Amino acid sequence: MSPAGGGSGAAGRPKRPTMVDVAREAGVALRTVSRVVNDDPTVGPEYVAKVKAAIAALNFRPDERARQLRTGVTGTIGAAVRRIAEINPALAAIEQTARASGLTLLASSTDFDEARERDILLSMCRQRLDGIIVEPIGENHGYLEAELADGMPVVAMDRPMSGISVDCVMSDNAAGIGMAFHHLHQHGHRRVAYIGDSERVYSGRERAAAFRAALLAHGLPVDGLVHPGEITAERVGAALESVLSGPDPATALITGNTDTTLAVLRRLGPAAASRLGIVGFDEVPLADLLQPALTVVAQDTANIGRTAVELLRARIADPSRPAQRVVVPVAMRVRGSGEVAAPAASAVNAG
Amino acid sequence: MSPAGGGSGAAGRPKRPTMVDVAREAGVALRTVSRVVNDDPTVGPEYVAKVKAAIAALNFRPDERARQLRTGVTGTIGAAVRRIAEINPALAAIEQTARASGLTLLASSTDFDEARERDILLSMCRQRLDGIIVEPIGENHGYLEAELADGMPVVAMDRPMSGISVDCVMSDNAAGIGMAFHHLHQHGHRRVAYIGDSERVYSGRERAAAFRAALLAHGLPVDGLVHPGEITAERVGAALESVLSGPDPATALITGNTDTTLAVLRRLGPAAASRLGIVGFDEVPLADLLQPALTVVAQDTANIGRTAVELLRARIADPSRPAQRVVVPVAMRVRGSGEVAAPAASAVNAG
DNA sequence: CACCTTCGGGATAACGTTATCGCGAGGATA
DNA sequence: TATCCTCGCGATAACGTTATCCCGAAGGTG
Repeated sequence: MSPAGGGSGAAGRPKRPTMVDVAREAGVALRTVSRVVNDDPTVGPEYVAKVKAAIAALNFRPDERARQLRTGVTGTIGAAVRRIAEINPALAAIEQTARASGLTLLASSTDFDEARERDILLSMCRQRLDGIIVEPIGENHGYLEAELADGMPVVAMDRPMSGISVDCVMSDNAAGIGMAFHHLHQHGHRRVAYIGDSERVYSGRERAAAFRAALLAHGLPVDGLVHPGEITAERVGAALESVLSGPDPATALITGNTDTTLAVLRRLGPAAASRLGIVGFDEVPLADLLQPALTVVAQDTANIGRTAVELLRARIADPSRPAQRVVVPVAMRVRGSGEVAAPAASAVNAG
Repeated sequence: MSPAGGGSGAAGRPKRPTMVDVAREAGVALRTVSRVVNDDPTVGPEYVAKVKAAIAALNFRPDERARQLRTGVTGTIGAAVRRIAEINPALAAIEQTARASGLTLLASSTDFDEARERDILLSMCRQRLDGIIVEPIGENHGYLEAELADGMPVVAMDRPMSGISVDCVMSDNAAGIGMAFHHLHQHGHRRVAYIGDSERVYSGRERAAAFRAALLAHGLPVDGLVHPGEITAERVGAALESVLSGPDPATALITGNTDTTLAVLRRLGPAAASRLGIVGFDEVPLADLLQPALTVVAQDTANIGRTAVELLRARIADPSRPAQRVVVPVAMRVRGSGEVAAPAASAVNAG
């Protein structure tokens, strides 16, 4: 049995030097080492030199965990998003803004799974992160109540959280759907259909509702044109079938999110797609390379991510401030697919 | 001055209960609380009940940081990749594999920036993560030597690290380029050009070299067909110009990575692109929706990510094992763009 | 009945930092 | 020259856990 960390054998980590070792090596007090490490200006130059020499000699690097335990802050914020490792400009903006603020980012994928979301959020709380940004998935976040009461800062992104009151930043879904509809209407379309996410999801609910409102506002019938639901090839295919067949088929589509847009494009194929007016809600990768290039309502994702971090920082600074909701405007990106004119018959029909 | 954490005022965090508080509440010793929290079976049922009641009453949740400091392990591995928040199946696989192993993942973007990479890696070392996976960017990682000596496990992904000896998992670049070339050659192409990443980058070097080797192996001239360099619209455009003009223009292209592929497609436009044989190295999002759909040499990114975690876990378990290099096979994904036949003249020319 | 083992629980010392004191030396002031 | 600061450093107590002892009460055995 070697006393401590002999290099040989199995799991013998070499045992790193600590501030105590540095202090002994430098012949100063432990506290002085700490001061030097933290650039405390009240240390005499000769002491600084001695300590720095000892640090270099022993190859000492401070243990961030101990510092965090002692000071109470981790300098780290968590982000629980649906998927890291997929295009997510909001997450990119979060990372960048966090870095600019001197914060480390701990990002995890909830994978659209409510149980995973819960695990991740509670794990982040156990780690005493300085704050958490979450794209909520579940429909009940009451389990966070105790953490909120203990002062854990939480900000919701993309949709509000249910059961608890936290800051929230999200896109102007209603305005976006309205813009998309108006755009297609201007190009002569009177039969416009909506296919999107399930109304069990908050944003799906908002967007479907906004679409119905747009139809009503233009004095158009709603019959069979609104298709929220699961985003599977089958469901989307069935919705397309329903919408494009019959005596008065739709001449244009609004797709409620990226996955729906892609499912629709894959199902239609290039030829059919090019004959319809199509506006997607949310950006699609390579939208410019498709034929026709895809017109979308783009969310200001960078703004959303940045705002999320700022809301979080504000709450960290003042945990008692009232919860706030920020709505971020959206913008049309006109690329071609939304400007396909309605067939004359249909346009005349309702003109 | 409130004594400690009064709820009113500015930064007054409510002060969470600790194990000591739970012990007092339950009327047991601190150690017993710890045992209950860690499901130690040697605790009598009535004590378990008392402690659990106290935990519930005080709403106690253990501080993971303190546990980490005491036990020495963080249960967290770091991943320094080029971009989180962009499509990265390897990172997705890392996250999934890590989770399956009970490890938390801390992912950060190096953003192709050597200085940032260094900051991130050293920060991860300061946090005493259990291990680090890195897609190396810089050309000199000597600054990690001390950490490696102190037993910090590191695994390189996609390319080896320079200056230090660590485990590495990467794609079979040479075979992939060979396959791409062979594929185009089979479809009659004798003038095949390569446009790819700079040879300052390891993978760029390997792929350009493999392409030259393929030309030589087929007895074809190399003159002006190999274009490694920065991936900018200008540079790629110039390379295309050079390759497609002149008396004997290329009839097919191999693009050395995703960004190059996209730059080439954007520059060519759909009409010109559809007349060339094109095989991309590495997958492209929505490759199936392009026209023609894009044929690529796909890396087995899921395998790479999984292997990276496994190598890391093996090294954590046995820090003294010799460094290992794993090469992962690649595969053609035939979709159309690579099967455009060479124009008759050119095919006959060299037949 | 004495003794040895086992079992369940409690004091207490770590883990590696930072924060709170206090103290001695030096210069400024009366 | 005595006194009062100020400055610079050191001893020591936290931070919230887990790990190492140790000890008292059972229970079994000679």
